[in-house]
This record gives sequence, C-alpha cells and structure tokens, in this order.
Amino acid sequence: MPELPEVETIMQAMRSAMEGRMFTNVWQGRDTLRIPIPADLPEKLCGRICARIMRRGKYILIFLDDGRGLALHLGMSGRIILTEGARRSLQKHDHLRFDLSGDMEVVFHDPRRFGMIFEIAETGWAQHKAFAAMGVEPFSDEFDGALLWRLLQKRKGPVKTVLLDQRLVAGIGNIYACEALFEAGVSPFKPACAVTGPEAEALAAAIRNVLKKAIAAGGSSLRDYRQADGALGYFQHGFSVYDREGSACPCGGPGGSHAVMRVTQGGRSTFYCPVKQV
DNA sequence: CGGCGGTCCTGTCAGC
DNA sequence: TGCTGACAGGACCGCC
Repeated sequence: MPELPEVETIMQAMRSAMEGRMFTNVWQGRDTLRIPIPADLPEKLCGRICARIMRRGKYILIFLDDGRGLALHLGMSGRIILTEGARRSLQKHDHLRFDLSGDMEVVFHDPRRFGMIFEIAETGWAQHKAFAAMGVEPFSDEFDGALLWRLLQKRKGPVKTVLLDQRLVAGIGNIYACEALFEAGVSPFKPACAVTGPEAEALAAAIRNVLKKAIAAGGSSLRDYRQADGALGYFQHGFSVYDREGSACPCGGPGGSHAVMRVTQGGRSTFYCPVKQV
C-alpha cells in the first residue's frame, strides 16, 4: 500500500513525535510478520533516546543514541499510529507498540503481515541486504532524465513493470508508476530499453512531480492507508488514471471522449490512457 | 543476472 | 443473508 509519498508522510510525523524522546516501554504481539520481530527489542530500546529518523525507499529508519537502529517496512497494509497523551486500546493486528517519554505511543499495525521490522546499525546500514542494491532516490541530485534513461536501457521488460523494481529507482509503487507514465505520455507496454532520451526526461520529471504532489497531499488513501495521526491522505482525488478504469480520461486528447483502460502486467493492475500513452 | 509466475496474509466488495 | 472469487499501496523465492 504505502509508496514513497505515504512512507515520507508517516516518517515526517514520526520524526516530529519521536526524535529526542526516550523509549520507556516496548510491547510485542505474538503474530509474526514476514520476518519475525527481533525478540530482544525491549532490552535494546528501553532507556535509549530516539536520535534520528529517516526514509530510504519505502523503509523508515529509526536510529538510537547508541548507534543501533530499526528499519520498518509497511508492506501492503501496514500503518503507524501515533497517539500523544492517551492510551490506544489494543487492536487486532497490532504487532508492536513503543511508549516514549512525554506520553507518546507508537503502534505498528498490519493486517496482512507483509510488513517488516528488523535491526540495523547507524554505521553500515546501507550495506544491509535490504538496501545494498536499492536504486536512486527520486529526489536526490543524481536522479534526472539522463540517469533514468541509462537505467532503462539495461532492461527489456515493459517500462511499467521495470519502474516497480526498487533496484532502479527507490520508492515507486503501482499507483505512482501509473500516474507518472500517464503524465509523461509514455506507454506502459513500451520495453524499457526502447524509451527515448526525451521520454526518459519527461518521465523523470513526471515521477518527481507526481511524488511531490502526493507528499503535499499527505499520500493517497484508498483502503487501509492513514497518516500517523489517523487523517486520510487526499491525493487519491488527484489521480488521473489509477483506479479509474472506465472513467473519462482527463487527457483531453484527440478523438474526443475516451475511457481510462486497465490491464494486468506482471500480476499488477496498470491503468493508462490509450490515446495519450502510445 | 533478467524475467516471469507463484506465494506470503487478511479484508473487502461484487455478483450470484 | 451467505457463499465464492477477484482483488488490494509489496517484495521474496525459485525456476528457466
């Protein structure tokens, strides 16, 4: 569920709520996630200060004042719920709860249990296997049309499917791959290696633009996703094609009114405009 | 190594 | 109302 904009929104809320506070209690549920939650988290966290929180791809990284840290991934249905000054009653699918000084409570909630929580270290975390092969951050200085073009050149699969590969560009998921391809006017079926330089330029700009607008909207709430304070994101109202099969396409291209189409690529839905994305 | 399909889970919704 | 199947913001694994 959460892609870069949703993870960024949640990470920023966690940063405001947690940085500088001390972990005072850690509770773990019994259900296992994809990777078992480390059993020794309470002793590792309690008494430590949350020093710094950041995002890499779709992961949230939490660093402690002793050089250790935690990586969180929300999978498809994971949520973080921040509550200050009140105790949230335990709910089904709550897997982990942190209490921090100043009466702050942080809950990791994930019905489908595709999420992950594992330990990292401040020194060398980037060499962890989850991050070692991870691609460029779309908001980094090095990400531009020329780099995207070089990356796409190496791949023969459809550009839509390739954009979902976190080893190329980190943080893009199904929603924003569809939206960026629409904005750039690139066909999702085009082999990645056939994307031209100018198309890659437009696509890189579209990726940044779509992600930036989605972050400003607090992410996209389709089903599970909420911001950390429970608020809905509202970028779903800004979708051009995602989840809009059969609706009138907003491209305003030639041929008059036409509908947004849906196909399956690599087992995932792709939404696109048959007129603009040729 | 790239590409593809299956799998991990639970919840929700459409259709009968 | 109840059952069934399809589908969902992701990523890993094993096979060619």
